[in-house]
Amino acid sequence: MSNPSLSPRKSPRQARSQATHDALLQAATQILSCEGLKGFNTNAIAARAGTSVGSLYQYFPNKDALMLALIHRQKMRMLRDMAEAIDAAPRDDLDAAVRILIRAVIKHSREDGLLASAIDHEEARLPVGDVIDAYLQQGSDLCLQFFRQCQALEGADHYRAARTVPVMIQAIMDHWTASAGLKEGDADAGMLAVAEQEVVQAVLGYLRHRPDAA
Amino acid sequence: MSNPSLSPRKSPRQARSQATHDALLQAATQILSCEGLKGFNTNAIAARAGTSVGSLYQYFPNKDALMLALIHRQKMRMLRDMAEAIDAAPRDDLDAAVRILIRAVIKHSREDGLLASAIDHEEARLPVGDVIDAYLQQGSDLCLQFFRQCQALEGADHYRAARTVPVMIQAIMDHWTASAGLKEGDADAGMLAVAEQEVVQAVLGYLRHRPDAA
Amino acid sequence: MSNPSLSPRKSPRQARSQATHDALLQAATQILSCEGLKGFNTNAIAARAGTSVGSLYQYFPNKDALMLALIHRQKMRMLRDMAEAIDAAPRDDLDAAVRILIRAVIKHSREDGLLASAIDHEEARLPVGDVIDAYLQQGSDLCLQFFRQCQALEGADHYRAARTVPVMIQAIMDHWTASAGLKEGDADAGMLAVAEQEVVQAVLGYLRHRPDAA
Amino acid sequence: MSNPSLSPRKSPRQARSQATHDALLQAATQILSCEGLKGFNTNAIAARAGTSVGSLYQYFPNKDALMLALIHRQKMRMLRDMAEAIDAAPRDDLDAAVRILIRAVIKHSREDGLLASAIDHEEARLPVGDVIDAYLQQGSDLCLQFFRQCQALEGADHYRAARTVPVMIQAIMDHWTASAGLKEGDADAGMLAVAEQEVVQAVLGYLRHRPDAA
DNA sequence: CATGAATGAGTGTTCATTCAT
DNA sequence: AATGAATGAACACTCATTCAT
Repeated sequence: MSNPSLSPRKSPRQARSQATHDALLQAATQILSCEGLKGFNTNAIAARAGTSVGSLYQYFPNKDALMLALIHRQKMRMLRDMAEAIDAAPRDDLDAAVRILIRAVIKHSREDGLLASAIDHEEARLPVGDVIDAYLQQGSDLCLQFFRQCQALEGADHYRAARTVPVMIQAIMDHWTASAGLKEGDADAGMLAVAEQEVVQAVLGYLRHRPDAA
Repeated sequence: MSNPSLSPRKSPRQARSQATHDALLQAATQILSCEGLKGFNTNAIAARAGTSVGSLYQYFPNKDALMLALIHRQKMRMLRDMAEAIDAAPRDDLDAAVRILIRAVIKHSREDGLLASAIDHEEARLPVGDVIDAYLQQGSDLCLQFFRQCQALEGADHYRAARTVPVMIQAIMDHWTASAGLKEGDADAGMLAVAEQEVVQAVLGYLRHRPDAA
Repeated sequence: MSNPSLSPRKSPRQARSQATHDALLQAATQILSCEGLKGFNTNAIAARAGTSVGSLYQYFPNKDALMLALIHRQKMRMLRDMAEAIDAAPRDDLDAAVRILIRAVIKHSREDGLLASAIDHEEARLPVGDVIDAYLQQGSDLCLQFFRQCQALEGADHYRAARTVPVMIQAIMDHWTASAGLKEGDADAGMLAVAEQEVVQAVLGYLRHRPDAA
Repeated sequence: MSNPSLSPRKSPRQARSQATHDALLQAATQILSCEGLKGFNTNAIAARAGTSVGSLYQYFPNKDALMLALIHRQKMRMLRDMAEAIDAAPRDDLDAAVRILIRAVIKHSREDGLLASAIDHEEARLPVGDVIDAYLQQGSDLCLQFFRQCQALEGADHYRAARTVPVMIQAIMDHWTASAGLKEGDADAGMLAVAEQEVVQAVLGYLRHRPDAA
């Protein structure tokens, strides 16, 4: 699965190289956000990054590799922010802790739906299921750590919860923030508060729920 | 928003026409499932549907209109299946009722992730936010009806719950069924049972959870 | 040159047939006037004529044949109007006679430039130079008759004049009426008067001019 | 009217670019001459120019822009040749001066009718009436200058004459050279002499004619 | 005869990728 | 290394023509 043609062409050592590399990824992200996959073409990306197509192909062997690098960057940022939030979360207040976690996730959520859905789709299309799984596993591990330090989930299945909870957070946030985006008259802030409240309710409900009698 | 260039070109009255129309939508769905947006081109769709490009353009004014018709069909099927499930659900057993609802959703869930993510992305890209909102509202209305007949949600905010619950169901199902898809050795059946259990726990937990002291 | 594939497919005897035939030619003329050669396609023509493409192909073996029929009709109308004007023209007042001739030409001039230029171009493109020449000859013959009855051109070369004069009339009218069309604020009537005056001056000047000393 | 989608995409600075640009315009002109608007397609043009379609679209944003550039080039050449002829024309011999002017016009006349009529039609179809008017005005200005230096037109309306005369020249030349083209057996030279003679007669007649009594 | 759905070659345009400079 | 002109396969869409009904 680790197709060699999808790995970055060179590891940029010099600052100048690194800058171009970053500019390309940022430009790609911006275009994906504004225009979606339809506007995502190498010429446009290079132009927006202030370089040339030729340079783009110095850093990425092809378009898919660029896409993957972009996905990687997004995932890494997400994991980093999650880890920071978990570090910063209070040990004794699950409600507050969940809220902090949520605020970390929100930065990467479908606040801009074109980017998120594009990444989703490309993840599914490209032959990199195992890489994506690894990100998922890292998120799940972070979540486990979170549960442990909050003493949540006394009797429950940690493994499952560590998968289900991030998914819930992401999905509910996506839904409510997308709604916020549509009705621009509404105070986004108000909608965000609702979103947060719903997520807290869902997560805490899930964690604390004991099935009826089963 | 009701852009005329996106509405179907002619409403097929005769059986033959209807058949071609359906074949095109089905072919489009298949291609999206197998190859994603990258393989989604009008020539391929027509070929797979067993017709010609010309015919495709007799039924749809352009590619986006075809995409929209496809989205419409998926949404409608989903709503129809949800409605049927709600009708069939027992009135006095929330747990069982939720399971029936879930099994309706599962048919349309990310059992095939390329199709679902493609639809997500195109929904976001096309200028049809209001149409999508209408589908969402119908789903939400169905959900409200479900709560009412199960006497769930005594004191909670019906409006919010009717939005959040379908999102939760969909997302959790997507995640666990996608995992099932990846590790094909695993018994899909087992994974589905896990998925179902997780969703039940999440939904019931969300509905029954009373915030700590607030 | 009289390519059989360009001659009309059947001579419509019945009234109904004749009506459809005419409707098609009229629709074709209208489309050529409004949209030029770019909008000139068989489907659009049939639709505007209120019939089906199938019927169009009953009357004309192909698109070029339709175009030729259209050209033929325009030429015939022009010749008929010229002949009528010449009949009606006074025998003893060249100036007045020329004005009457002009008013006949004007009905077919580039008052609508898209039609005229389209016909020009198709005349040149299609392998029907001899047919076009025949029309030209008929126009020229009419012109000769005109000169004879007005006793213009005592000593001049009748043959040449009968060619040159219609061309002059057509071209000058086209130019000034096109100008009128552009500046819509101007009274078209005023511009038409200018056009007429210019043509009279040109024609009479040409007819009466005796080269310096050669 | 200065529709940005019709203006050239980049102004070629380097010699290589300029060469390609010119080759494209020349190829387009040739195709228009040989096959008319029907054969005027971007792939054929690029092929004949010895480049690729992609390159064509680097220089022209679309087909219409290429057409316009071609029109522009033809008009400019015509104006340049007219200006040169006027400079070279004798000041004291109107007959000779007119002949020189004619020989300038002849190079651009309907020596090849498909090109000329195609340009006519596209001028009328494209939304560039004001640009075309500007060319017309420049031609008219040149003509005025011609009249002035030849002391023609003592009492007449300069403005009108400066419009009518070029039109007459062009039209009469077109007619007679087209005739020459058709009957290829005839000595073209002979026909050209006739054409020239007719134009001289028409122009001088027009300029010198004094209406009967008005 | 009339209809209009069906066909598919053809056309305008884009864009990933290469390579001479 | 960086550039951006060049390439041409691929794609969206059109339209002349046919033919089953």
